[in-house]
Amino acid sequence: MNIFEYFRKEILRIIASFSEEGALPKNLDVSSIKFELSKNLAHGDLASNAALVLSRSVGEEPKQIASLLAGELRKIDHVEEVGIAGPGFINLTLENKFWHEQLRQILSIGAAYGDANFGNGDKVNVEYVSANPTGPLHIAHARGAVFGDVISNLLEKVGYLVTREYYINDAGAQIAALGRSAHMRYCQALGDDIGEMPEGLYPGEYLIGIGQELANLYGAKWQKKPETEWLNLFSEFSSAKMMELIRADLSALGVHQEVFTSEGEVVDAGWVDQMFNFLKEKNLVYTGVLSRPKGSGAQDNWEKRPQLLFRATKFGDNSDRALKKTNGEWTYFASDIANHFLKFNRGFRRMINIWGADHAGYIDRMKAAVSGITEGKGQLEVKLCQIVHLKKAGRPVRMSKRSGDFVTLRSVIDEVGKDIIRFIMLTRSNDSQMDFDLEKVLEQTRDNPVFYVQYAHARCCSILRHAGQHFPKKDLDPVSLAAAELGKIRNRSELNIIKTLSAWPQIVESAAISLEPHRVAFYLYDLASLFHALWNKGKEEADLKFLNPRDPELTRCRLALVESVRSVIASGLHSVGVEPLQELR
RNA sequence: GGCCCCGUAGCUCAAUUGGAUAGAGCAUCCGCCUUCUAAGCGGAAGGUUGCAGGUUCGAUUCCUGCCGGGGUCGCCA
Repeated sequence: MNIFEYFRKEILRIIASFSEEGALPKNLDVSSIKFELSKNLAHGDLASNAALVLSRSVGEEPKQIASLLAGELRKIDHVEEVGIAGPGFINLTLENKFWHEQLRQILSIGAAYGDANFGNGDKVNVEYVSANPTGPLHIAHARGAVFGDVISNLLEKVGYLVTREYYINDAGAQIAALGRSAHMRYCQALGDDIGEMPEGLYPGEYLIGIGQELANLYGAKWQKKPETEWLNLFSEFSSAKMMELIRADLSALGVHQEVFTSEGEVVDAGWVDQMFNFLKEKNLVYTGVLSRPKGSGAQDNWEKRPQLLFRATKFGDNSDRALKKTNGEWTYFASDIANHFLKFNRGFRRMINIWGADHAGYIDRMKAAVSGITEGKGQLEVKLCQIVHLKKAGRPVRMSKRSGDFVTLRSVIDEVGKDIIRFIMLTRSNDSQMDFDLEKVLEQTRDNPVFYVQYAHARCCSILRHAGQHFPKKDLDPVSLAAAELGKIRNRSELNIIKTLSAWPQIVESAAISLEPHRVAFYLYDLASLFHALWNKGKEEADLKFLNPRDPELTRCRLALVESVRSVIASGLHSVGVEPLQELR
C-alpha cells in the first residue's frame, strides 16, 4: 500500500466525519488534498496541504483548520507527532516502527513493489519510433524509442494493457525515392558507373548491399527497363530490407514492439476509404482553397489550388488540412488518420504517440482528426522528444544527410552499449534538448548517472555476497530478512533510505500519469546517492558498517535494508530497460 | 509573421504538475584511502527562476505582453 494514499484516505475520513458532525461544511472539494514526503527533515516525515486547500471553501484560516484536523491525526497508529507549520501545512512524524514495517513490506513484495492497478486493465496504444524505412536509425530515434518503451513499461506497471506499436511509412514519395536509389545501387552492382547520387535520392552506403542482393536475384533483368516496370518491386524489396535493419537495431536497443502496422497495408485494406466515408458522412470534409501561409520561407511557388480538405478548425486546429494531393493521391495525413481510425476500431480509446520535435506542428491536426474520426470518444496524447545533439568530447559530430554520412544508432550501440544509451536518454525531460557525448557517457565517475546507479546496485550485491561468508544462504533471501528484528534500525541515514524507498510507488505512479519517464531516472540517482553516502559513513563510524560479525542480529537488519535498496534499484532499472549489474569490472 | 518547446547557480539540468528556506552534478575552495570495491564520501561558496504585469493565502509552475535560443509553417513523410 502506498503510504501517501493511506494517509490521504485517513485525512479524508477525518474531514468527512467533521462534515458529518457539522464542524466543517459538507461536500468539500478534497480532490487536491495530498500527502507528500517532506522535503525538509525539520518538517517531519510527511506533509499535507489539506488545510490550505480547504481554507477558502471552509472560510477559515488554514491554521485553524489544521489544528482541528491535527487532533484527530494524532490518534492514527504510529503517528508520533503532528505539527502545523508555515502557512498551514500539517506535518506528520511517524514512529520508527512504522518505517520498519515499510521495510518489511518492501522485502516481502519484492520485484512487484511499486506496481499499482489504477489502469484497470484499460487498453492503451503507444506508438513510437515509426521512422520511414528509408535508412538506418540514428541517435535521435533512440530517444523516442526509449521514451516510448519506458512509458509503456510504466503504464503496464500501473495496470494498463499496453500495446507497443510502430507505424511503417512504407508508401508515398519517399519510398519511391528509396526504390530508385536501390535501382541505382543495383545498376552499380552490375558494373555501371553511377557517379553521384542525384538530388532527392538516398546516397547512403547502406543501400549498396541491397543493390548487390537485387543484382544476385535478378541479374540484369531490370537494368535497362523503364522505371514503371521495376519501381514497385524495388521499393517494396528495399523498404522490407530496411525494416529488417530497423527492427534489428531496435532489438539491439532492447525495444520490442508487438505491432508493426504498414501504411501500405492500411491503405490496401481500404481503411483510408472507410475513414473518408466516415468523415464525409459527418460533414467534415469539403473541397476548398487554403489561404497562403504568411511570413518568410520558400513559398514562392505557392498558388491557389482547390483541395479536398478536412475541417480541422472545427476541432481547434488553426487551419483545415489537405486529405488529397493535387495529383489525386491521398496525403500522408489521410493515411495517418486512417491508421488512427483503425487503432480506434481495434479497441484503443487511448492512444499515445511519441514524435520528434520537428513534428510539433502536426499535433493539432492529428488530435483534431482523432476527435473527428472517433466522435470525441478517442483520445490522442502526443509527447514530443526534443533534438539530440551527438557529440564527442564536447565537439559536435557532424551528420550530413546529403552525403548519407551519419552516425547510425547501431554504431553508437556498438560503441557504448544499449544500457548507457537508454539511461542517458532519460536524464533530461523530453521537452529539453540534450547532448549525447560518446566519450562522457563512458566515464566511470559520479557525473555519469548510469554508472553511479549501477555502482550502487553492484555495491548492494557485493555486500550480500560478503554476508554469505557469515550467514547461511537461506537467511539472506528477502523473505527471511523481512523476518529480522528490524528495531535496530535507528540511524537517521538508514531511516531516510527507507523513507525514500517508500516513495517509489508514488514515483512510478506520477511518471506513468504524466508520461514523464525521466522521473524514474532521477529517483534512482537520488536513491543511489543516499546509499553511497551511508556506505561511506561506515568508514567514519564503524558501527554503521553493514556487516558486523559480532552482532548478527544488527547485521541482518542492515542486510534487510541493503536488499531492499537493491530490489528497488533493480526494479527501477528494469522499468527503464537497463540490466542491473551484479558487479562492475 | 503564425504555432510549438526551452530560458532556473559560472556550465549541464531537476523541482513530487500551485506549496514551506528553489535542489543535484560539473567546475572552484577545504577535508577524508591500513575499507563491506576511494570508480567513492563529507563540507564551503554559488540565485531578483530572461524582463514587465496579472490571477491568490502562496507562482519556477497558470494567464497576458515583450526579449533571447531552438523547431516548424499548403500537395514531403
